[in-house]
Amino acid sequence: MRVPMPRSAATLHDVAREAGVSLATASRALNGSTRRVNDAYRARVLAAAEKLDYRPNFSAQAVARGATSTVALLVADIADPYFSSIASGVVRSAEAANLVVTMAVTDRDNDRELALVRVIRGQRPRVLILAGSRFTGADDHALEAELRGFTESGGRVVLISQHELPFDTVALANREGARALAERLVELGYRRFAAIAGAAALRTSDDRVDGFCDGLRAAGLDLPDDRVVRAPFTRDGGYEAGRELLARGVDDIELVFAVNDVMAIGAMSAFRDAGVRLPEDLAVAGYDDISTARDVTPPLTTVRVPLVEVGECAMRLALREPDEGGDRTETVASEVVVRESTPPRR
Amino acid sequence: MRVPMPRSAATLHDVAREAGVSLATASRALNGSTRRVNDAYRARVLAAAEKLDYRPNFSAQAVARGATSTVALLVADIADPYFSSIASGVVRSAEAANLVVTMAVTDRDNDRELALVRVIRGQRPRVLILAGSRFTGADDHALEAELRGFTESGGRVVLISQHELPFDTVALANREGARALAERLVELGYRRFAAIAGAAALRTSDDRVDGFCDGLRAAGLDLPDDRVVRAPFTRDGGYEAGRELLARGVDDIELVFAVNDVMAIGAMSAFRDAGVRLPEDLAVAGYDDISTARDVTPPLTTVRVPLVEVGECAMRLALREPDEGGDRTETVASEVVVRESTPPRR
DNA sequence: TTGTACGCGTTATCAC
DNA sequence: GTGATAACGCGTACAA
Repeated sequence: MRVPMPRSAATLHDVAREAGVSLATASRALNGSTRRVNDAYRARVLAAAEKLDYRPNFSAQAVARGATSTVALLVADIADPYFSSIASGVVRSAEAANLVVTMAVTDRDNDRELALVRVIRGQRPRVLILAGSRFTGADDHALEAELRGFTESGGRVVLISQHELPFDTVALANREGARALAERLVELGYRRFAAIAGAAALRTSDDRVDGFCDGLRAAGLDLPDDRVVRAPFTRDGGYEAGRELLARGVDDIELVFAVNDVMAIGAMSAFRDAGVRLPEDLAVAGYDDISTARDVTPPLTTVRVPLVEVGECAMRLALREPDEGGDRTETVASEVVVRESTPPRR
Repeated sequence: MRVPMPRSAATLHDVAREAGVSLATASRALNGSTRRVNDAYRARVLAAAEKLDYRPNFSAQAVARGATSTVALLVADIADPYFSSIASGVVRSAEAANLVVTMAVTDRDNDRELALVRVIRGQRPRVLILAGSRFTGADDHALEAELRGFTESGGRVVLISQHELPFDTVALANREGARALAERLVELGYRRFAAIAGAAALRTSDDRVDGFCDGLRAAGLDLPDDRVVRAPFTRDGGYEAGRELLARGVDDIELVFAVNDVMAIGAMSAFRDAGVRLPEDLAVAGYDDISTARDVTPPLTTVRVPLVEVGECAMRLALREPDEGGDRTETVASEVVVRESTPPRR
């Protein structure tokens, strides 16, 4: 008994020969769109494919068809629950549409992001999804040109949470959400606030801080500049900002608003490490409602952003026929979730 | 001034024509390995490519070269910090090696996993990484055959945390880690334990429970069967198991060991919701040391698994020349991390 | 319905 | 060094 030694994968050619039909017939039987092939032949081709363990070569199909079936996803940090939740939604939707998703990580570096987009264009993905907000006023021109080149050659671009670029985008209503949160906290009796924000000019961060201020202003309150601490948009950034806040003195602060949950949770750890009792000594609120928000102690008040749905929404936008009239922006609803980290005051 | 309307991307052909050289020369100048091309021509080609906004078509390159430069990553759930951390390491290493990583999600479904591997083979990835443990004794034959077919046609397979299949694997030393944890907890004065595990026959879960029992046995203690609650391998599974444990009564239990951190954290929430004080009334320990383990209250005692490194290690294994003598398994070190969730007893 | 032949964008093997 | 030209694996007019 001879053991077959298929040092390289079977091709459509092999299948056709094995089945005794032409290449074209084999192609139609296996991957053809309109099923116009004799059942007898069809069966023989399928049997041959099975026997030879044939798998269509996606690259070759892409070349022949002139189009791939991949969607490229660009995130700042896949280990961050914010992005991994979005990725989860993207992957789920993509797989449902028989699309493969490729992933790249910017590490929150604009130059790196641009370089990645340049390279990714070589993949010729059907759609390119950029998650994670960028800096306002940065040299977006280069990125925009690159993305424009991509769409002009038939690709679809979807931005998540960065409506400053002229492409389809899934917007997060950051300003409105933060405003609603502030109003709710005022209702609960809070009057004196501090905030933990990301780097200045980081769009998402700015929007959330601004929205929060809007809400306070509506109640005749405000958030002094020296009550806003800036730090990296990460858990460790939040921890660091928490310590900074403590150093500045928090005696007259009732509540700290962090512009995202990972920072809020980092800050909570800093507070706890310093012996601050939560929420008795200090209340904390975040933004995003990542899944661990309810597992910290006290459970974190936040603004719920349906992150998985955001990813799904991005795919939906990408798969829909492009409108004639320019770019569309789909805004996902957010909702204030009050938990024990912000108990009613007095 | 006429506005160019490049309805489709520029090809190497276009570049060659624009530069006034042959296709071959253009190819060599742009993507050739051995640089044996006149500098003058080279410059003209590069200029033409720049002008035409040319990007090499990866699919076409793959067909011509007979090999892609992608690595396929299969995870159970990308939103789970365990997997997203591993993914982070994989992506980082892959990008350093100029490889694109594609991602697929099994949702912890063996059939789905098999189906995905079948499809993924069509991508002809250079390497296929399977993360997430499977069930022992399951019909691994089909999967093994599929993976075997992949390696036989030149692909590399790396398994993470599932050494039951004959391929290169990154092992986690689960048994040893859990044993060390148990020993440490006994040192701290704990004597009566319960455990929260995943489904029976789930390899990682079993190994960790077994290892934990080993550690207890070494001290003359044991973990009765009725003290082991099984639930889905997720945060909600942990919450559910926590409630189940409470329903069974925890009066004579001092410490609950959950086989992973997400379950431990879910259980902690269940305990807290039921008014159980942690760690005064009950101590808890987990496994993995995901980043939120230090942010819950009390901070969670656990076994540190360098997840990002695990991903990097998988890539390293995949990129290294295959040994003659069969499969290699690289075991990553783990380390017990004692935090406040398990204070010294008495 | 089936087969032939060409094209997809790129690399690689030759001669020159 | 450079340029035709044949691959690579597949889809698809077109003709049969």
